[in-house]
Amino acid sequence: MEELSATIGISRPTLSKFFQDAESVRNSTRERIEEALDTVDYVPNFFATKMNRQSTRIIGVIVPYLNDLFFTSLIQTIEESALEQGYTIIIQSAHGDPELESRAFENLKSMSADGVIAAPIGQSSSLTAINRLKEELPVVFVDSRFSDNFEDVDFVGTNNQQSIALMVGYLHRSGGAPAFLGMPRINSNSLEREEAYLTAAENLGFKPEIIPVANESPVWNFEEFAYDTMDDYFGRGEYVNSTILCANDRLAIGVIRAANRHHLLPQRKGETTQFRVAGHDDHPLSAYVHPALTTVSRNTTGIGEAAVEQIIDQIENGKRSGRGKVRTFDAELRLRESA
Amino acid sequence: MEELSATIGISRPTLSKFFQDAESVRNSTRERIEEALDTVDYVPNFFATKMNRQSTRIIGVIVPYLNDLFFTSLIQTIEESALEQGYTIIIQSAHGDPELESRAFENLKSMSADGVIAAPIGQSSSLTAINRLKEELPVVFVDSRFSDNFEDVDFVGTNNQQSIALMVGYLHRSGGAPAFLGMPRINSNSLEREEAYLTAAENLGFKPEIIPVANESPVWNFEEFAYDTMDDYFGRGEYVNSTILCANDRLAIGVIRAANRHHLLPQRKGETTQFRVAGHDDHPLSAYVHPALTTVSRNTTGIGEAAVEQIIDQIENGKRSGRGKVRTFDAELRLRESA
DNA sequence: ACATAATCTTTACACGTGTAAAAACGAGAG
DNA sequence: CTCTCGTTTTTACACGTGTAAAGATTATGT
Repeated sequence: MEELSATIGISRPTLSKFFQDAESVRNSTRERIEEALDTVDYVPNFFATKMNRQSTRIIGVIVPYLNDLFFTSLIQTIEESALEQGYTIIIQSAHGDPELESRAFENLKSMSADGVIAAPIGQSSSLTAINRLKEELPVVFVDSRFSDNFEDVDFVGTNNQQSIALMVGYLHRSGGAPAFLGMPRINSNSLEREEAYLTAAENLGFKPEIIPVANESPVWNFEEFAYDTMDDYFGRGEYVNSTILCANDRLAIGVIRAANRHHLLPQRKGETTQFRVAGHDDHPLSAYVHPALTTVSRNTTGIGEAAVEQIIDQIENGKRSGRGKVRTFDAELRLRESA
Repeated sequence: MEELSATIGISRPTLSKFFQDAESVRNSTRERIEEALDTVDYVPNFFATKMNRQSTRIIGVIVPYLNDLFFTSLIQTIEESALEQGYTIIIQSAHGDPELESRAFENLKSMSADGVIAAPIGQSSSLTAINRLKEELPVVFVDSRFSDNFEDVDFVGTNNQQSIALMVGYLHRSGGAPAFLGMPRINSNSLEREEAYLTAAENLGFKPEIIPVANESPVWNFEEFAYDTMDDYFGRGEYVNSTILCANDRLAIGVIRAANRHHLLPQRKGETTQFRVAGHDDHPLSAYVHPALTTVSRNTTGIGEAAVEQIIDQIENGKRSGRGKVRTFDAELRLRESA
């Protein structure tokens, strides 16, 4: 930068000002700088610029897993919104490991990120790390949150009560009350959706039926888990005439696979069967399985944008004390073929 | 760090040494430091550590899109390998936009990354940016590469000749010569696989048939593209008795959807139809569509690890001049139900 | 206890940029 | 032409850590 300013014939501080806000220098000067930049291809050192600054304009994004299209779409909208506001995002994946999640938090702290948007894994092992972090910098939970202990942290996610009630209502009036297939205890959504299902059953006056699953250690391969579980049941003739509501689409895709193997689903036009499946999330591929999955779509865009909004609000206006702000987004029915 | 060293009662340089290599300080000293770290929760500033260093031990990873499970699995293995070797990775997604891809390269340069592993979009607009970058720091292309101009850059990817020949061979001997559905011109794989198909057809002595597609601007929504294309053909009674080999699984998933809509696929056990589909890549969900997709599995793990190996080799041993090293990995048949 | 090697301390400078304060400069108004 | 105000330059210090050199201290082997 020293050299560059010399060759242009201006001072380094002026050039520095230019890079922070091109409008802040005189027109004639700006033109000279831009002209020079065409020839030399110089970019300010990222680290050096963040060094001596109160704000790095970096937002950390932590997801439990990258191999899930929901998280990747979320990241995408987060990145777009953040970019618009002049923030850079740093993506950290925990690879499903609470240990790595803690490290991700440490990393972001060491980069003096202005704030962190995190979709927590939700296991106690990383709880202390998050607890420490949230005291030092703004944190917003997205998609899922810890059930307790974190009521002072902002949260943005899906209105599971609404989305599940919507789906249960539809299933109930269109063909029969659904049973519920949950996911292995991984995060708060799992629990919330189960509870929402129970509430909906009570409101509609049917007897809820939660499908018992092996309570294994958390499994991120939802499709396989659901396939194995239901293949087992179907093989014993159980649930073969049921309507099954799954806690998410990836489970539903596994269930459909198992159901196809046992010929429980309508195979040709006009044919109907009693067995039905519904999902939750509107996974990008759920329209492409056969039969196409009936599900509810979460407002990924809304969630991502709101998360950015919240974190920037905290960054720029300081963190309010007391209870965190909770914003949930309603889901919409996507009626397709499976139910 | 100054304060911390003072409270521990050692000098700052010693503490600095500890953080770079805990083994490099005396045992007794190390214990004192570790003891102190339990209480104060200090992490060295990431930027400051990278500032005055010849090597940042950062590897940049650029992907065209995050919303694709192939890229996310690739990132995952890359991150794991890199971590093992003590490198940090910075993920940059181009969101399918050559403009953003160029910016990603600039970002990584400004972070003085030691090297970059890139899955290029492959459009000319970002060509100049890459050309500039590759002169300044080590670059390895992964998954796809530019057809020309970049023969001096290392490449790690799939052996498309082998994988396509393998699949075409199987399809040819098991039921009939396949037609080929390519993807909208997006990267080199598209072209290479088409060529491999033509070669295989010649070797086996059948007349190749490439399904004409609307040559739209690049489309990343492969499923939709394939569905629309084939739904159209099937509606007109074309290709309804064919075997279709798709350039990737996501296309195949779209084709299966269209085929199901037109009842071209075996619906129940024992039933057979002439129509068959095969894919390429072994997408995580390809075992869950119905019928389960016959495909070839790319060695994602091998590719990711090799890419890291190559970039680290360049970083540590300097870049060799002349032609870049090309490493391709063979694929394996995954016979399922669709063909 | 001695020599020697390993480790540590001290001191000083470096990395590339942001930023504050004061002085110098430029353009436009009267 | 002079005054004024906005812009730029100069100068100096700051950010938090790496690192080199020289000297002081501590461990290791005999």
